[in-house]
Amino acid sequence: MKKQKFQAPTGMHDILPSDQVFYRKVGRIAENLVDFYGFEKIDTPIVENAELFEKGTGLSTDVVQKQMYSFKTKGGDYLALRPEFTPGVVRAYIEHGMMNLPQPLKLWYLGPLFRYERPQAGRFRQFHQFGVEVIGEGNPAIDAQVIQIFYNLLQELKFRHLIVEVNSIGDNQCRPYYKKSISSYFKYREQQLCLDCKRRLRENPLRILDCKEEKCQRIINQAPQMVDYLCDQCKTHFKKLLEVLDDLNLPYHLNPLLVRGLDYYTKTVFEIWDDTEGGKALGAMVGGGRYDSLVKILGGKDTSACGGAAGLERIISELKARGVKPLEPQSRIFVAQLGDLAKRKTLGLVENFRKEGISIAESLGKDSLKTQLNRANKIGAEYSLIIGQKEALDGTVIVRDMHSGKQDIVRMEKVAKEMQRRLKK
RNA sequence: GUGGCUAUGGUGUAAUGGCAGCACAGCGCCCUGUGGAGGCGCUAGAGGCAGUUCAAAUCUGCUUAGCCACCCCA
Repeated sequence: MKKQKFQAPTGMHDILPSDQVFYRKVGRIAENLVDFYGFEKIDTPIVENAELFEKGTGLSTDVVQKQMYSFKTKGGDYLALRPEFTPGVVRAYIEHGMMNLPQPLKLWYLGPLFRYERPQAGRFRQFHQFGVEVIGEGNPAIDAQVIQIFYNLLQELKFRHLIVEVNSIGDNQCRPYYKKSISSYFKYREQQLCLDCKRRLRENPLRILDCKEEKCQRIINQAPQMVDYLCDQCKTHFKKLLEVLDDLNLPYHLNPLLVRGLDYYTKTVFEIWDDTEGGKALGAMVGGGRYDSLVKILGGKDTSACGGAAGLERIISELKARGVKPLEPQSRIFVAQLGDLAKRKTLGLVENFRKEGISIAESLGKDSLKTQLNRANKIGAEYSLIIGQKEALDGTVIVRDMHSGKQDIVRMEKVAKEMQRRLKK
């Protein structure tokens, strides 16, 4: 009888210590940015009422129809693992009466999401997003700031081939006209479309626009464009957004074919991706847009809002492809001990260092000095403190410079201060 | 949901039906209180289930998982 081997579920991964450094690096930069721009953090449950996404994200979207982990609880509640953040954040906004706080409300989040789909490059069943939502403000300057935040994030991560694509997909006033127009345009040419697009024509004609098939491309290029159908309000909004982006010197590309897969987007939509071989295959690292009707759809007042989210796994996979290796936080000092008395003294010494704010590594389980110094060497410590039987009795410590091999004897109570002095040099 | 490729110690790999080998990592020793080199040793492996065969890591089937692509998306 062979022992059963457990493994992580399909498309879900352990994030091992060697990968944590990447998540922490991205997370740290993201956190500094949102702090600067005055965003406040929100955490929402990983599980929500499934109807929240059916109504919010949209019943017709693939994310809800095909990719949502939904289930009934013992009590009969119909719940779902969140496939995206926005509906949960908006739910919290409404539930806690945040419309009574000074508007707009600027919120950010970072956490896991779940989508049931076949895993491949940059796509997992459990993945992580960092995102922001600005609720209660319709000014296009907000859209620009949201884009700017993600652009800055990727800039600080040293991405140098970023493509920011923006488009406007109109609102409930003007989009229906455009939809109608484009439907009849494609219907007239249905025979020339690929199989998928024939299906899209019935389900969501807008999605034909980002088909990659060459024969479809030719037809798409001649298709009517949303820009020409925008109502005055949407047109003005879009124009102002582009003006602000120009003022910010934020390089962007107009992509009239950019449409997104979630139902609630209105007006502005954007994506950011890395213009490299692997970056294209991976898809967008960041996506987002304006969703002026979502708050109302979910039972709140008519409220404008705008947001975006970055996929951590995609960003990290790009960082790795470029050979970036964040430095792991490491101790510059190692303490080695010999014998029981020394071991006891060592524990106290470690505490002294903690109070001085100096990180210190030890290897209390090991006995041979050789092994311990070996370890000190492996972790790249600059100094080793050695406490043996003799030193423990004398109340002293041997300070060994790991580069020169030079050793000094220092009083135990003074060693923390002494090391602080040496590390500053 | 559909298709292609893949599966050997912890990691990376070798062996074209005939003794599963190497490197790295880990642990120990050479060296009882002084690291980086070296030597020696130890630990640890065929995703799973069937089949073909005297003999299977190797061939076949199924299954599972991973990767990649489609769909869709971060």
